[in-house]
Amino acid sequence: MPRPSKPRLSKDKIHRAALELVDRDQDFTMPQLAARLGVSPSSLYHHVKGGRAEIIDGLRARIGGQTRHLLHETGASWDDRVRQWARAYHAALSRHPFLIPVLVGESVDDTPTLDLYEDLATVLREAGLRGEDLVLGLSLVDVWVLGAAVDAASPEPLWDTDPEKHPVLHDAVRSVSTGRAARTFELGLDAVISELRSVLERSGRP
Amino acid sequence: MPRPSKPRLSKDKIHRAALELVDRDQDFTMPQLAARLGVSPSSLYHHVKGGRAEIIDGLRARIGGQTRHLLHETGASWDDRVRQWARAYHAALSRHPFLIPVLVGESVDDTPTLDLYEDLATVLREAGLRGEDLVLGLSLVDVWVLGAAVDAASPEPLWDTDPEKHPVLHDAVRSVSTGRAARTFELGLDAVISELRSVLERSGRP
DNA sequence: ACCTGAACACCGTTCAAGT
DNA sequence: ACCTGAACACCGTTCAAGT
Repeated sequence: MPRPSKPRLSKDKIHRAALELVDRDQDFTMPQLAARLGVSPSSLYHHVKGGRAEIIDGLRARIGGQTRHLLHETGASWDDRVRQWARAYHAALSRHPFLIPVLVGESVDDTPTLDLYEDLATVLREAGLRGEDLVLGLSLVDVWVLGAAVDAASPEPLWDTDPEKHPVLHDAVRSVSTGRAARTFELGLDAVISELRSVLERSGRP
Repeated sequence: MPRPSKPRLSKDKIHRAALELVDRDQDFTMPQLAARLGVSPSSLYHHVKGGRAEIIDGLRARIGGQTRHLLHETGASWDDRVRQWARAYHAALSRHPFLIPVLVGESVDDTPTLDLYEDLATVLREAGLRGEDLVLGLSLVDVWVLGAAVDAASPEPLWDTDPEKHPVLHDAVRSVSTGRAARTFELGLDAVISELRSVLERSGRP
């Protein structure tokens, strides 16, 4: 087949198809992606020269962009703004839970996600955190949101227990309710906010 | 080459070689593993019939076993015991930081790791947590330890910032010191313990 | 510019054949 | 029982060839 008069592919189409595959299969491969787009695998490289790695970067950027779209900064208190930030990011990640394992372990360098972290850094700075405390605050919120997202993407039950060998754990697993991951996220978010508050107090601000 | 008089391979050798590869390359493949053991890829399947997935399971079990080996339960208070548990698991995971992305997203069913979580469940139960609160407590500690381990495995700097576009974030990144991940872990651990304490108080125990 | 098919160097896994 | 080589169905990526 020759070159079509209108391009069949675009970055946006590629990203959307990749997300659909991740949502369905927990992962995507280049041939699968090409098949879904009715195109040959090599065609993909005309639109995304960095290949698979660049596509993953694009997906991360999409999540970052969606998160910022959810963020309507009101004049609320710093802790409410941190809560909003964490919930928005968590919500955006939760729409594609299987994406998190794919994203994990790579350094962030796309503009939307960096913009997102700039937002958080600004809130924490306005709250009064500086220097190393600011970095620790960022890390604290970041680790919690990403950790909770990985947790949300994990299969339930988390633990495959035998009542004989692990009675206490087994009993706990039995009383798991729907929304466990969501409630864990909220509980930990409370914990993180409290800790930020005590860091602020320690550094001498109310 | 025929069958040797003494087996060249064993589960233990395979696991150790796989860990070495993960430590060096952040991952392992069956051919790489075979080459390192001086053997053909197909040989591996005589010792580990579940293939790559079973090897990964074995690595998780090793970490679980090592963690329990670090745990010498003293008659300390529940919060000290939770701290010990989290630090031991964190330490075991930190010895092989690149292993975490490999482990993530699979349900736990090996005995050593289940034993480990049974330990934690027992401590939390003795502290007074029951039913759903116990599950939330387990999740809280679990998410934090694994999230912090992923964080520790991430490349520094976490964010590739341009001072023009992301001034606050850039400034924060500049003041990152060595041990950032370790200090984040400790700070979050404090937060988790405090939150567990307030859950206990809410449910009516001192 | 955009798509194709062929090619390359990889994967994980199976299996008959050897001892 | 334990190791081998060949084979299968996959990967991601490159590249000359087409329009």
